[in-house]
Amino acid sequence: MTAAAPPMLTAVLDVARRQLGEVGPAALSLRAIAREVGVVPSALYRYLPGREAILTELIRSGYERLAGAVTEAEAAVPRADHLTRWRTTWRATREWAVAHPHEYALLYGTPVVGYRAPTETVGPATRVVLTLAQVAVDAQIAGARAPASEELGPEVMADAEAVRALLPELGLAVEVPIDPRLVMLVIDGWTTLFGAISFELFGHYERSVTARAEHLDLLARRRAAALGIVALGGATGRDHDGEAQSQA
Amino acid sequence: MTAAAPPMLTAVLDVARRQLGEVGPAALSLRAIAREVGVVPSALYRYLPGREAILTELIRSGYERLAGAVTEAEAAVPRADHLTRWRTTWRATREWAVAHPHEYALLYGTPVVGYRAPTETVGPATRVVLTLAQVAVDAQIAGARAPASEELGPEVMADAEAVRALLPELGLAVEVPIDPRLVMLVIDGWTTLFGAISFELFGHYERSVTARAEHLDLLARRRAAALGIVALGGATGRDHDGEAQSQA
DNA sequence: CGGCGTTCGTGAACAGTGTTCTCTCGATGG
DNA sequence: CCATCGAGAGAACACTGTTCACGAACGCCG
Repeated sequence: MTAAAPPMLTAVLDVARRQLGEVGPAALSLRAIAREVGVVPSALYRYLPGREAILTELIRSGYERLAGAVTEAEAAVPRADHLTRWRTTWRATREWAVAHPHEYALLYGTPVVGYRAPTETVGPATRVVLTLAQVAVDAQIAGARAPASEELGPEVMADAEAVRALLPELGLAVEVPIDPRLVMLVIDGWTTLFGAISFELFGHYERSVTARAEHLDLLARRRAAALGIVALGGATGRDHDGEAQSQA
Repeated sequence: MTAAAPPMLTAVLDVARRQLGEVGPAALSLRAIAREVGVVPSALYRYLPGREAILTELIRSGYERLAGAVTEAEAAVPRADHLTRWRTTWRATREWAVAHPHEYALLYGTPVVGYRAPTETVGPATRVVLTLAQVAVDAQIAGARAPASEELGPEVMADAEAVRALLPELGLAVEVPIDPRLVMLVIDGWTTLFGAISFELFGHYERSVTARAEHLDLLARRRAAALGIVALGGATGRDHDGEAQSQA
């Protein structure tokens, strides 16, 4: 967003991200960053208001790096293969997290900057769930329907309506009315995805789930089934009505 | 586990837990604790090997406090009402987390002690998921069956078998052979529960889910449905889907 | 060319942290 | 009554983030 990033600032942030990957968010030291850049600590205050600003910037760019890796993987899947797009999104998210555990922890672990996400990080933060939503909407356009009928409570329904109204301005391609249940099922999947990755990286699966990739794919297929997202070509999934959707 | 806890040690830990609730895990200061106890910092090293030991002990007791609140709430529900037991476990877990956000963050946020759970904390950490498992097993004994048939991959199947073999020694009352799918569905629910709470407390629901309690109950009912846990007496609750399961 | 002003980086300082070490009390046991 | 030993004090070390005064180098403009 800055007109032209000063080379010093980019050098600082590059070093900061490297050190973040080694020591983790809590141990990230402004003085250590300054040392590696080859400058005295106070010099950094020409470019940054403080340590928190470094973390905030790492959070913002972290969301974008994650979203970049995920959308790149998802974009490589044929558009009509909604189940593979869905599962690929899950798999790519986990693979990025496993490859960058400290960066993931900075994004989805305990908040470090004032226990409130800075406003400049909310935009990039939504891109993964938007990818999930796009797949779900595309599948719905292609004829997918959530198999189970469930009723949403009034407050949850209001949330779903509010989110639905927000979707177009977030860049979601919508050509069909969106069921509020669809919104809540996508949020369900989003929650499950990051819940499972956090459990894996934070050690809670240590004595139970060891086949992490396969397990996450199991969860992905379950949430896909709830959305009515079935395998391409019809009857591979467990779905009852064998109506295969048309595709380009 | 200590024979008799020295009064000084308990005083330190009490103060530490209080300060944890105010400033959070990252800002928990050994010197501040010593100040409030009325002693010089180095005096604490008579009783503790260092700051990490305080955090480890707070983690251990935190798991027990959470499990205590949850099992107390769950124990107040009639044994045969499996759905209410299940939903109550979810609700009580969230309510404890919301009431003690910093303590929750210490347990389920970014690991602070060496990125590996100390072995003395794994016991208490399993009690919530064991409660969920007990409800699921009781429901299965009463006739509940998971509606959807899904195939588990070989590695996930091996995990499920290993966990199943571990259950009896963890104190789970099992009188019936346990389906490996049941194991993985309980882990699914466990993951969803803490994923949703972490998302709420860590700010990721900020612009989407505002009806937190109702939303968590929606997730609880979805995971219960996957386990075949239905409302007592059939058609009670908002579930009007016909075919009630038989129950003792 | 000469001075000016702005920018950038330095270095010292302050308050705070976790941890280690030495020392001195004071109570307790023989 | 004296010796022992543990509890706590206090100083010190190596860090941390942050602030501030200073000085040197640079481009700009008359």
